[in-house]
Amino acid sequence: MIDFEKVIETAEVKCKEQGGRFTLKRKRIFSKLITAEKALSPYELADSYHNEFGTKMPVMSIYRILDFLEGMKLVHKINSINKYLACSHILCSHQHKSPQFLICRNCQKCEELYLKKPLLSELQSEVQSSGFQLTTSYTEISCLCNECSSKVFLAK
Amino acid sequence: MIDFEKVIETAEVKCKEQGGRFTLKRKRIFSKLITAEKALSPYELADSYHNEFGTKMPVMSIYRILDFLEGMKLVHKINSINKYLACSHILCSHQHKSPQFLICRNCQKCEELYLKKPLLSELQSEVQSSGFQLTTSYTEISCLCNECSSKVFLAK
DNA sequence: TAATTTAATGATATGATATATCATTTATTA
DNA sequence: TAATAAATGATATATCATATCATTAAATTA
Repeated sequence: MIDFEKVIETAEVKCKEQGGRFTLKRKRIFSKLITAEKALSPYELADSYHNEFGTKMPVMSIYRILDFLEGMKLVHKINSINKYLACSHILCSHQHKSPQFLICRNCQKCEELYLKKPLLSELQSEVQSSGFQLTTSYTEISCLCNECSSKVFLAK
Repeated sequence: MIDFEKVIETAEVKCKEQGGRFTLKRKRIFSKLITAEKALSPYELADSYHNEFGTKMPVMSIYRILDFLEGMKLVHKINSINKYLACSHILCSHQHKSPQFLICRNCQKCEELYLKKPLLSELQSEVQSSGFQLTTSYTEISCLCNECSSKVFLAK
């Protein structure tokens, strides 16, 4: 259970610190991402916005707002599905260098996690021996959540 | 250095075994993917095809051919960039359950690798404790190749 | 406070990507 | 060779994303 009010408050402070405005529309989009248990696309957010507030929000604006929120380190873009997820560590104080994401390929529920140091180091050395650098990167792991897995979902 | 002839030959056998035809067009697309050092999009393949053979190939056909090749386990789709990569283990005999991919987010060079059993198991248990299943999944790791990394590339 | 400047959002156009459907061609097999 | 199935072509359309300019709202400062 997250402290919704606290998260919003913290988000506003974070924006101000970085010289960004936490406008009503940005707050609304961000709130949707917080309460959603999964990642949402700009178009899904536009529909949701229209349903909840009656007024239509141009998808272009959503894209911009998401870019802004990403810049403020409040949301993550999940590249493998082109959707956006609220950062689940907003209330934490520690730095987030290389987040990992678990994405259910059936229902697209997402989880942000941080691998323990030794495991991550091992992974890094493995990657480096293939001629790549894991630094500053982030990892997306496509898998199945337990719920979908128990439904004996037949992945394509 | 890969044995091009041998790969093509093996691919043809693999298709026949699974009741698929390794037509000229499929062979050409597959060859392009083998010789390319990186993942290619259907549209990139269409352009390349046109350049090399003079005749235009409808993108729809490319999509179908890629689907076919994917079904024959000859190519992988890299979801995070919506491109296709020739399987680098065609000449191997072992089964490929959970491949991992390294994708340079600058030049999109790809590498297919297989994590050592202990590392993979550790990763799996970590994933499971977050309520997800890693089985039958595959992992895409967005990072930088050494070349791009050395150019002090400033990722967006 | 009014004028100026900057940031945020709206509106429109366009490009890139992907899928669905039906027609045509090619290959297989009876 | 005729019938059947598979592969490919052609067209339309849906989805996703970016670029550009206009408009509105907020912040700054004279």
